Amino acid sequence: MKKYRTHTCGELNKKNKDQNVLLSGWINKKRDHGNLLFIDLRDNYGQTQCVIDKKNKLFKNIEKTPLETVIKINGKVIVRSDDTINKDLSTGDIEILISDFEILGKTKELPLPVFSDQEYSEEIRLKYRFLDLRRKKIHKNILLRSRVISFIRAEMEKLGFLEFQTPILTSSSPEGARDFLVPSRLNPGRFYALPQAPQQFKQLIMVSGFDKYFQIAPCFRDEDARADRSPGEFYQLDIEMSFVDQEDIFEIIEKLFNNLFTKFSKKKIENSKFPRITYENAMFKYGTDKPDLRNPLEICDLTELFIRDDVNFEIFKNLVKKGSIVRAIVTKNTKNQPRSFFDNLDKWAKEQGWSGLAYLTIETNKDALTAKGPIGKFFSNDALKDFMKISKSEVGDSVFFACGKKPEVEKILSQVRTKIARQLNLINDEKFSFCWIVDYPMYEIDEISQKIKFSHNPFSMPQGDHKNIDFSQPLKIKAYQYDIVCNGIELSSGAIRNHIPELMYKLFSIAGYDKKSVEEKFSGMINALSYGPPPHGGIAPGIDRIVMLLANEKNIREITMFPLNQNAQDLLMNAPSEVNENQLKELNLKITKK
RNA sequence: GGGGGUGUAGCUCAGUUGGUUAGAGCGAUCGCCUGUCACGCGAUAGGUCGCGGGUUCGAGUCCCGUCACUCCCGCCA
Repeated sequence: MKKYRTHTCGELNKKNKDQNVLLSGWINKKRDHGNLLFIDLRDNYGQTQCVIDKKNKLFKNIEKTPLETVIKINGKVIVRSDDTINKDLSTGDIEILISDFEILGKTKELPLPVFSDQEYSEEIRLKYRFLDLRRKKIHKNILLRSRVISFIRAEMEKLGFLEFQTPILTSSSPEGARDFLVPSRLNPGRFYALPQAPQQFKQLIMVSGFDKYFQIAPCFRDEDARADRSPGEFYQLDIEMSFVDQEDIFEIIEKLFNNLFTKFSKKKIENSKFPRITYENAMFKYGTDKPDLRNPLEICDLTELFIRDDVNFEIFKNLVKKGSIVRAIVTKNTKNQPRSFFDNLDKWAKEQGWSGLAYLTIETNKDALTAKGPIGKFFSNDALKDFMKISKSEVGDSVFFACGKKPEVEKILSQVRTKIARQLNLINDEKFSFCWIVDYPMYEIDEISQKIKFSHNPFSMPQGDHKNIDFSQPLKIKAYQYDIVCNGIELSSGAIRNHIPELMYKLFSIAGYDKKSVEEKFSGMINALSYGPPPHGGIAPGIDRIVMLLANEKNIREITMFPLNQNAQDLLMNAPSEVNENQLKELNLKITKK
C-alpha cells in the first residue's frame, strides 16, 4: 500500500464502496457531536467527509486535533444513506469510516481562518499568503491561471508559434516606464535593467528568421500600483510574426481569444469578430481609447448650439467663444428618475473636482417642448428642436453636458458615461465585449513641454506609402498601432513595426532625437534592421488581466500567487531587504542616507 | 509626489452628544451532545483601542503629528 494516500480527497464515490483507503490532507472543518465526529479532509482536489465515533479509541485524540493540521486517515468507504447525501460535494455520496489516523504536520494557532468567507486585510493575507492560498476562492483562481497559461501555450503551438526565452538581465531603455536596475559586479558603475517587455528582443527574433514567436514573458516596470496593476512584475503573452499585416495579427488573436474565453468562462462573447474602432472615433463617441462596449451610451458634440442667439447659457457660451467645446450624453427615457439620480451625479462630479454636471430633461407641456432641469430655461423652442436632432434625443430623455477643452471634456464624459450606465444598470455583466482600437496617431503634443513626442511605440510603422509620407504635419501621421480592449479594460497594445532604418531615423528626428542618439539608444535594433529585416509585427496581451476577466476579479492580487503590496514589498519574504557591506563593496555601491 | 478610506481580542466587526468594569460572532481552551455538512448548547481565557503628543476633571470617541494597509490622481513609450 502507498505511504500517504491511495486516493485524493476529490475522487471517491459510490463505486469505491467498501474499499479500504488512505487519504492525506488538511482538516478543513470538524463537526463534533461529542460521541460522533465528522471531519472534512481537504486537499488540492477536493474534500471528503470522514467520520469516527466514540467506540474507536482514537476518538479523543482526533477530536482534539486542531483545524489545518495535516493528517493521514485510514478507513473504509461507506455509502451514505439517502438523507445524509451532500449534493454540493463531488464526494458527497460517500464518507470514510476512520479506523486509524496519524498527524503528518502540526499547526500553531491560525492567524487567519482558512475555512471562512470573511474578507481579511491585505496585510495579514500577504504575510500568511500560504494560508490565504489554501482558501477556496483564491486557490481556485490560481488553478484557473495555471490552466489558462497551459491552454494558451497549446493553442499558440497549434497555430505554429515557437516559444523562446529572452534575457532578464538586459539594458536600460531610454523611454517608457522606470526601470528596475541591477548593478554589475564585473562592470563597476554599470547597471543591467530588467526588461519592461521583450520588445527589442522579439524584433531581433524576427530578424533572425524564426518567423513566429511567442512567450509567456515576465515584464518589469518600476511604477506605482493600482488595483489592476502589480507594482514590479507582470506577465504578457508576447507575440511577434514576420510577413504580416495588421489583419493577420487580428485574425490570430481573435481565434485565440474566442477559444480561450469560451473555454474558461460561461459569459457570452458579444462579437466573435471584434469590431474595429478608430482611435479618433473612440475618443469622440466614448471619450476614451478603452471603451466598454457593453455600455450603450454614446457621446455627441453640441458645441454649435452654444453659438446661437436663442441659447442663453452664458457660462458655456463664453467658454465656447474661447475655444472650448460642449459634448453631451443622452440617457433614454429618464424623465421619471427621482431627483436624487440627478443630484447624486452632480455631487459625484463635484467630488471628482469638476464644476458639476449640467443637465436637462426634455418634456412636453400642452404639445410645446420644454426642458426641465437647472439649465433647461436657457434654450428656445427652436433651439430645443435642433438640439434633439443633433443629439438624437426624444421627449422623456435627459442630457448631461460637459464644457471645456477637448481632452478635459473627453475625460469627464468617459467617466460620466460609466457612472450613469452603472446607476441605470445598463451594463450586462454576463458578456465579454471585445474591440480593436486602430489608427493611433504616431505623435502627440506633450502637454507640459508642448513638444512633439511619440504617442505610443516609437518602433511602429507609419501608415501610407512610406516613400510619400507628409512629415510636415506630423500630428496627422497615423501608425499601424492598435489596442485590444475587453469590457473597458485594455488588454494589450501592438503594432506593425517599422523595419526600415532610414524611416526610423526620420520619425525619431521629428520627436527630437538626432541620428547619433538613436544609434546610441537603440544600437542593437538599428544595427539588426540594417541587415535584411523582414516586415513584422506583433502584440502582447496581459496575462494577468485576461485571468482577472475570466475569474471575474477586480484586484490583481486575487489571481497572483505571491504579489507585492502597494509599496512593492513582499511581506512574506521580507523583500526588498538591506544587504551587507561586503555585497555593496563588491558591487561598488554606497548607500547615501536621506 | 498629491487626495480619499481604514486601523478596537488570533480573525471579522460594533462601540451613541467625551462619562462606571470596552462588547458580539468566528477561532482557542474546558464541559455536554451519535447524522452533521456554517451542527447545536454552556463556560473560560484573550485588549498598549496602530504609535506619539495635546485639549479635558475624564479620550476608543475631539485636535495635531506619525506609521501601516488600501483605493484613486500623477506615472505606466
